[in-house]
Amino acid sequence: MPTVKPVQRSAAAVARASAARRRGRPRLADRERLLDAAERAIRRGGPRVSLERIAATAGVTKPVLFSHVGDRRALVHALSDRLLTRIERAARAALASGSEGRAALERMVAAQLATIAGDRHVYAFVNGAGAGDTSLESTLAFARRAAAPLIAGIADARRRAGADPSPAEPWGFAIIGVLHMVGLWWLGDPKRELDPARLAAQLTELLWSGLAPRAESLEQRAVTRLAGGVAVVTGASRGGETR
Amino acid sequence: MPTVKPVQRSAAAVARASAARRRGRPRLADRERLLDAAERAIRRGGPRVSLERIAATAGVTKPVLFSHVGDRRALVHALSDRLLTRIERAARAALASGSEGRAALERMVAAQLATIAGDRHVYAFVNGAGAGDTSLESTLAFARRAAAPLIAGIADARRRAGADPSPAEPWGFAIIGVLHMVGLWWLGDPKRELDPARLAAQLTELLWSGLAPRAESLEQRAVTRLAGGVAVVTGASRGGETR
DNA sequence: GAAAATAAGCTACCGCGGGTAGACAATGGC
DNA sequence: GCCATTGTCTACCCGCGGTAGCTTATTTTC
Repeated sequence: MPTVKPVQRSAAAVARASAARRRGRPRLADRERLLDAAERAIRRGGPRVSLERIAATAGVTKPVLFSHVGDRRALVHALSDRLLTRIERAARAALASGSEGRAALERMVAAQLATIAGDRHVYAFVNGAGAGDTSLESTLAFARRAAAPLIAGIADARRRAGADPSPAEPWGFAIIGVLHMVGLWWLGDPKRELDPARLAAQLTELLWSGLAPRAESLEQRAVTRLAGGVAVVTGASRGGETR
Repeated sequence: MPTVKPVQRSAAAVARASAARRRGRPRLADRERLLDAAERAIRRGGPRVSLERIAATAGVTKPVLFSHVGDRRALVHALSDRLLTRIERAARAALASGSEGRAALERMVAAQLATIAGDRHVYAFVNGAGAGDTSLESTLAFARRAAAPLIAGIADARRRAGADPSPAEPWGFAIIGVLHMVGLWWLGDPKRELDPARLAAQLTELLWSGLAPRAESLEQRAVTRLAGGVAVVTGASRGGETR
């Protein structure tokens, strides 16, 4: 029996390919080009395109895709990277025109939502629809990277304000969760073309001011308010059919 | 060669023998029983168990599972239903001891987190890891049903308070998004055994009071605070590796 | 009481997609 | 020009979701 098992080939091949790419014929199989093609294929065919189709869109075959990009996980990771860069760029652009407090938050939220909506299929691909068996892990990995700067910023700000910085981490994930879920819902119903600016304003209101009533004199009203929500929560959860 | 059965028979057949041999009645394979078994299998084998294993755990075979429960989508839907019921029950129990305003929110959040943590695998199964090609749709479907009562409650409360009820829908999804993502993060790192009560308190703080500074005299500090976050956001998004 | 009718279940199979191995072509070195 | 190296393609494997048709056990009817 073949005890000779030259494994590690994939890893080795990948490393070698990237190194020796310019040795043989540089072909159009550049990694960036493959990723471009992958995005095109995903935009065209939805987040569930097969790797074969992605490769075909790039004009190559599956093994080439594998040797240059790697696993499907690796593809998800790479596209995550690009999408995060794009989101970050959009956020930076939205904030370029000077910002303060709440307005800055709103611009950022709007920018992220717009980016998600613009790349909805890529976003879906990166967040698990393309990952198959590891969808939640993909979502979490993406969230980790998206939340990292938020966490750092919040912790820093709280430290400077003399507050306990420990909520920073859950808060960062919470904010990403808001964007994630609302984005999902927003672009889930195609007919619902809610104004992005309006949506951003609403989310900002929640994130900035919370559910609490605005003035402390309204404390009594607050109780009523939450009590209403709670009553419904504890009521029937059997909502309408989604199909 | 005679028709020898190269089997996984031993597992399936034995299980079947114990369960189905006394099927005096064909109704033995009750739907609820199959769903119970599915949950057991998921808890045992993670959210990515195959249908074959689920069926084996139930002591039946795939076609039986199909005929009684239906598609994998249908299975996800059915388990969603059960999990939502459980979450709702936990929330109700947590609120049974009288509640007001912020405290009620905190109890609810804690209850939901606890339920998610307790059924982490089932939660993951229902939220896409088990759905394969339609993971985000599963997540959205679950969120729709989880958010429905929140949305109704918030809209009602806002209407009674004379406020615009239109943010209710995005807010409901936002809250579910917070629970979803933070829950994912929380139980994603097994070693991070952050105190659930503490986590719930932190999330409640965010949801109730928002990111805004507490007193208006701190407005200047607020600017600084968000500016810090923004600076990091617009900085490098290349966080640490997740692997 | 026996045998047909019937209903449930099981084995065996299909299609499809991710991932890989080994043959094949093209390029650079000698 | 020939060989080694390297990148690429064809053909395949495997596992899983989903289904078809035979088998078996229960029920019904004379």
